[in-house]
Amino acid sequence: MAVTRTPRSRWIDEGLRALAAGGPDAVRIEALARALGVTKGGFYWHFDDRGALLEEMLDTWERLLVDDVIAGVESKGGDARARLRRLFALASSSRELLRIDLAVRDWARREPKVADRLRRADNRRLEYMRSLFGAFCPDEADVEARGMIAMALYVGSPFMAADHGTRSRADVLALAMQRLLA
Amino acid sequence: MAVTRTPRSRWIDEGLRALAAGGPDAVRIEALARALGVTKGGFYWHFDDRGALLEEMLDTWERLLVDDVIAGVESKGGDARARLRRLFALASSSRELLRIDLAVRDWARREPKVADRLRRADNRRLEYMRSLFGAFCPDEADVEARGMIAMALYVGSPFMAADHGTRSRADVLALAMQRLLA
DNA sequence: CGTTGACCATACGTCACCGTATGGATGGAG
DNA sequence: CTCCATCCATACGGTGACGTATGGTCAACG
Repeated sequence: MAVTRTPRSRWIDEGLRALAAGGPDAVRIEALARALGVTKGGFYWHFDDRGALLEEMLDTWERLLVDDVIAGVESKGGDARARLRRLFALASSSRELLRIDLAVRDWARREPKVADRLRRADNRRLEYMRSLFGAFCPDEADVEARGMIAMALYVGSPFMAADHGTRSRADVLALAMQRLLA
Repeated sequence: MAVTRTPRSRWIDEGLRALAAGGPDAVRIEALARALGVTKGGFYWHFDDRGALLEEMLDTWERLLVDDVIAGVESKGGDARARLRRLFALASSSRELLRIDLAVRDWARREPKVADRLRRADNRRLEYMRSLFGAFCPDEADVEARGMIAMALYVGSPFMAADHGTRSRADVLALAMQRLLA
């Protein structure tokens, strides 16, 4: 077995970086090759075509942004509120991961196949949040509203450009979070 | 004065349609020309280049999505809660306008000049919401949190793909809205 | 009825990208 | 030392987009 110089994973990582920075249209294999310091020669050895790379990028996205996050929250204990706080902290921890998630969301608005994947992923995330809010929220409709608000804050706030006077965005998010955990 | 067959405004409208459907990369003047049933010959009579069209599209976006919406809410009277309800209803009324707004938001994530415009627009919208929430919310921090949540719901929910069991997305949004007006 | 202003068609050169083909290079296994 | 799996460089043909150049067309105006 020869040494892998530029294995599949490096193409996928670089593809996710390009996706985060410029959306799916920015995932151009000749540009990725330049970024990796090679030519596209090797790309077509690993992947059938550009679409195959995009598919594997989505696999990686789901693993990083859903499986790993939930596992990370569950790994340490704590009650439901503590887990929710950790979920929010973890979900916003990596700027780069967040940008990937946002790019996938916008992508899903135009590509039905991506929308299907996002639906599966979001249903898993929301179901997890329901289980946490349900632990201290008796009213089922209230649980649903809180889950919706929590997710909308996570998804929506990076798409907002408003200022908040003396407060930082993080301050205001903390205020909103406080309302949700009351 | 000759009759205008395909005036500037038709290019701008078609450009906004393309933007809503596929993001700024989908605003290609040859494609717009095909959609309008002409060739790109006339485009370069109206506009210097593609960038000039994008600029004017952003002007139109701000007028439609900020000025017109606020004016529409203010035109009829009512107390602050009624206006907030009307603001939410109006902001979600047109599928097409909403899609344009979302596309601009994603665009702003990569283009600093677009981000500046979005910041101005979002500050105007949030300031307007502050004035409405402030009418029945004494605590200033609470006003800020509610404004943040309201805007995140508007911006974030179209980027979410989760299901809500027997409830529709509109049902859950109404539940969340109810919490905000309490 | 001729001119002019507003718009359109066509052809062109350039560029970036896709996917293919083909011939290396390189390092570990045997 | 040889072979083979793995990866890379290069060249190619094709496509679609940008912006330019140039010559129509057609209604309105005087």
